[in-house]
Amino acid sequence: MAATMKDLARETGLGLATLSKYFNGGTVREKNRVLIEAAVRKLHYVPNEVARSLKTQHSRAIGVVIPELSNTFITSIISSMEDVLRKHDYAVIVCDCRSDIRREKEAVEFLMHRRVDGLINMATDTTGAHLKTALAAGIPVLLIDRLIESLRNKVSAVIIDNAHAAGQAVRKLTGLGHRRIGLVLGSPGLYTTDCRLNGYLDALKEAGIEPDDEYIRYGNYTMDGGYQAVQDLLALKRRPTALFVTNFEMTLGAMLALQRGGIRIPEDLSVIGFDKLELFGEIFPDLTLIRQPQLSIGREAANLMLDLLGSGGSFSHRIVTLSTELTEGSSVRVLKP
Amino acid sequence: MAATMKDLARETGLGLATLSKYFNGGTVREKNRVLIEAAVRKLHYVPNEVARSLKTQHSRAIGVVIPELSNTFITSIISSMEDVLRKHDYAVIVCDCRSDIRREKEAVEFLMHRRVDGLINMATDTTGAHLKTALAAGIPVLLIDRLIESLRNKVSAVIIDNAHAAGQAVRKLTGLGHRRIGLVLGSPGLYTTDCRLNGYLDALKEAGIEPDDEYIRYGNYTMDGGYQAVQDLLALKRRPTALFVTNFEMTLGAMLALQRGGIRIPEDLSVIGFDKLELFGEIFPDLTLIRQPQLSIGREAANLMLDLLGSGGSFSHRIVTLSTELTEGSSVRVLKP
DNA sequence: TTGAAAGCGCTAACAC
DNA sequence: GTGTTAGCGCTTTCAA
Repeated sequence: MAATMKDLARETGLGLATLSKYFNGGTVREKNRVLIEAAVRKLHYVPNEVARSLKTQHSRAIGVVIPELSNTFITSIISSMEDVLRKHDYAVIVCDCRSDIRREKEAVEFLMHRRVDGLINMATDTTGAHLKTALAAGIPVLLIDRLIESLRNKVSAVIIDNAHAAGQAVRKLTGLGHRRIGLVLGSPGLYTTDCRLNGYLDALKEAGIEPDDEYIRYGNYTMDGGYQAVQDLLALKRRPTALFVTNFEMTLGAMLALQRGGIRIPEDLSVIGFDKLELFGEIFPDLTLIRQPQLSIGREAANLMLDLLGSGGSFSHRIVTLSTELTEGSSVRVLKP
Repeated sequence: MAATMKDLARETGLGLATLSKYFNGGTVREKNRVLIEAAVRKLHYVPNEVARSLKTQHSRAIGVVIPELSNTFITSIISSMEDVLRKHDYAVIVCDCRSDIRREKEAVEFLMHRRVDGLINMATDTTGAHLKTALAAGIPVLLIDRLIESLRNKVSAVIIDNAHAAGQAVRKLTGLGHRRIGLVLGSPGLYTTDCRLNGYLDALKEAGIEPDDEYIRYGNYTMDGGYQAVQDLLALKRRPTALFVTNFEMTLGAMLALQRGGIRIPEDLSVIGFDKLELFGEIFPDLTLIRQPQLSIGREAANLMLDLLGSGGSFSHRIVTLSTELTEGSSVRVLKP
């Protein structure tokens, strides 16, 4: 059906090696170049990456396994990652495992069958058991957003300094005199949830504040969860005077709940949200935020992967920790007693 | 490095044909089955899909080209699509073209090099020029969400009845006596935008209402855009008495703007939103909505693709139109003069 | 049921 | 700079 290099060889009278060289950026006599290009057009030749992969033992495909696709934090990472990988001619095969450990393992197996050259994973299984085959095969494995401690020197990772991020926010609030600080976290047990909680607790301790479980809520990283968590916090007899919400979707939900409850910001409550300032531009123009460098996470991950891939199998793993930024807005203020 | 079938053959003393048959579900003598399975475990054999693809001329990969990844409508479609495709052992290669025509074409070329068996596209280029190579190669092409009229009998498609959807909403409102109905659309020129506008206009005409351009706004399908559009509508000297917003993100933005503006729903304004009821569950419990069957779109698309793939090249294209649903809430009411 | 052998489309020695 | 050739790891006739 489709034309092959053999067809080109027949058409041009050249040998396969010449053609191969041409397609791989080698030098070819000018008149042959013209000849080849004419033949390519005439026969609608399209190089066959599958054959190339078999021969070179590189699929030029990267497997990406994520817990879900309907989360803006994840999709913006994937998007920027895919962008740089595709520029380097790597295909990105995305597998959404719906935060299901079994599916996650299946996804890894599936990708290994396809001989992906590398694996990027935002892990659901905190034990890392699902990565065994990939590790055994010797391909570079790169974790994003969530570290798996037991795999520290076997994989690379691109993460943010979660404890520091939470600390930044909470210190900002304690610095303004707040002592009852509500915290809305993701799901219990997740790496980022735990780290952010620790950052919160540390910052409270620094300020000599006894943590109160009532003020620590889990919103599952969803808008609905954030809304609910804030509703609950508002229902407390001793409401918090400040609030820190730890992802974008929950911040949205929280803002809705606060608006709904007629809470004035920052008069009644100081608020620090999370991520995606650009979307808030018009809507909450002055929200104080902790921002993760989402695009950088994707780019870093992609570049790190390309690096590992380029090192010819002799890669040494790296953990890249990106720092977050506190964007000052006007949604926090000094606690008036 | 990795074990091959040859290694298995040596280990078991069997021929390649026997092994191949075993792996492809053929019948093998019981004692050979045991032998093979032992060898597989011993050598950590993993089938090589790349080699299989080269031989069978099927990559078992589907290319998916979308305008952006950070849109919940798109990701929920992809997610359900990927789910069924992977169950059938198809890999999904996602290419985000950022609503850029050039990138879209590049993505198609890229996927053709990888010899994807089929192409699923939420098109940015309304001319369909980017699909030429895929069409020429004879692989099934499936459009989702957006039709390209000039390609009607060359491709399949899974879309929703956009005009009907908008009509449903607007007729609901006119039926309650509303005559000044605000409409928040996506970006001008998009297939869905145009169709929904037509549905709106038709429904107005039916009700004998002269459309007024002031009430027709473009919110770019983003939360921010929806927020801005509603701000503008509220600023009109003759405000609309009802509002129809045509996607999820814009509905969110709209609700924020309305809440912010102190607009009571439905007392001051009747509102019909779009999509994702589940997320609104807690937050806007009673919003009247037009809902697209997002999961079905993904599933239908995947199944239709599998069908086309299974037909051995002799496929006939189909346009599947799914219908939307009007979910009654309490955000609309009879217009009190 | 099983084995031998050819070949999918490409790359990379190697020889010219 | 170019041509010849031998595989990459599988599937699939064809014979046994």
